[in-house]
Amino acid sequence: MATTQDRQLVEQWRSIQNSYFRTAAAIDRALEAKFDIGLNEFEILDLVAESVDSACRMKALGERTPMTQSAVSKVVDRLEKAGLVSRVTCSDDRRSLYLELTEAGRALHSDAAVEHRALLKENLGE
Amino acid sequence: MATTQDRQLVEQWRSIQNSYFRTAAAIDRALEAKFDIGLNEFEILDLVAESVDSACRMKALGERTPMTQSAVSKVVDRLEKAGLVSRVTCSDDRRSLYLELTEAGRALHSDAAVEHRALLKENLGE
DNA sequence: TGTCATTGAATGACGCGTCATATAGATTGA
DNA sequence: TCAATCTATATGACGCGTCATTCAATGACA
Repeated sequence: MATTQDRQLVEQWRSIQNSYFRTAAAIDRALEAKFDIGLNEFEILDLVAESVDSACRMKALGERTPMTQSAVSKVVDRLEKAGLVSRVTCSDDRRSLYLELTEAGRALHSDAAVEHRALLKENLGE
Repeated sequence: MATTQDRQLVEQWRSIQNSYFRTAAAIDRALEAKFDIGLNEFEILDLVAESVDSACRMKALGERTPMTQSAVSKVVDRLEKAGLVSRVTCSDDRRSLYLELTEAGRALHSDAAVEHRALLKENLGE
């Protein structure tokens, strides 16, 4: 039985989907075109950039993002290959790694962030 | 320069992401476990189920979903392979196809829809 | 200290979505 | 009516995320 509430839920859900997909696609294309990195790469860069302490972070990153641990690992692979980030082993727990932005990483991030915020504004803040 | 508005935008965006991912993952797992279809399969099934007219629909479907045309095509492949849907060529335009639920498709949809709505309610309607 | 369980991260196989194309049918206009 | 163009769908190569597993380091407890 399709209740009115059901229909409202489905509507709400589709609206979230559209909002999410449209925005994500827009940002992804723009970042890809201008900076040659995808949305997930940027999001990790953004998280690293906003971390102040140099605590062991790979793990922490996974908690701040809906990405899987293995997804994070692969995104970081790409970022590292692109020379934007480097993995540094933790001295107090040698299983752990923390991430540092390279010069290039910091530079790219600050440019890309402008683009990112602008597109968020455009897509979310109507 | 990270303005307050920027931070708010990023917060809003992360909140949308979480809402979307958490909900999508929950529904996907549940449908996969109980009905052996993924979320996108269900969404197409749902769209087909809610179409009343028998207009040529493959095309129309693509307009109601953030999925790509080719994604829709492949989702329909799987649905068809699973015997839940069948492609029927349009008599008035033989490039077009419309979709029909099979008996199995209709049955599965009505069960799965209950689950789907329940999970939406649980995840969206707090 | 030695064993056993646990934890942080990496890896390979796999599925799915995307992009660029292909194909077949429709439409337009001379 | 015949090209040229456009439109609806399908397909193959490819990239990325996920799952399950692996590996190394740590912790717990006897």
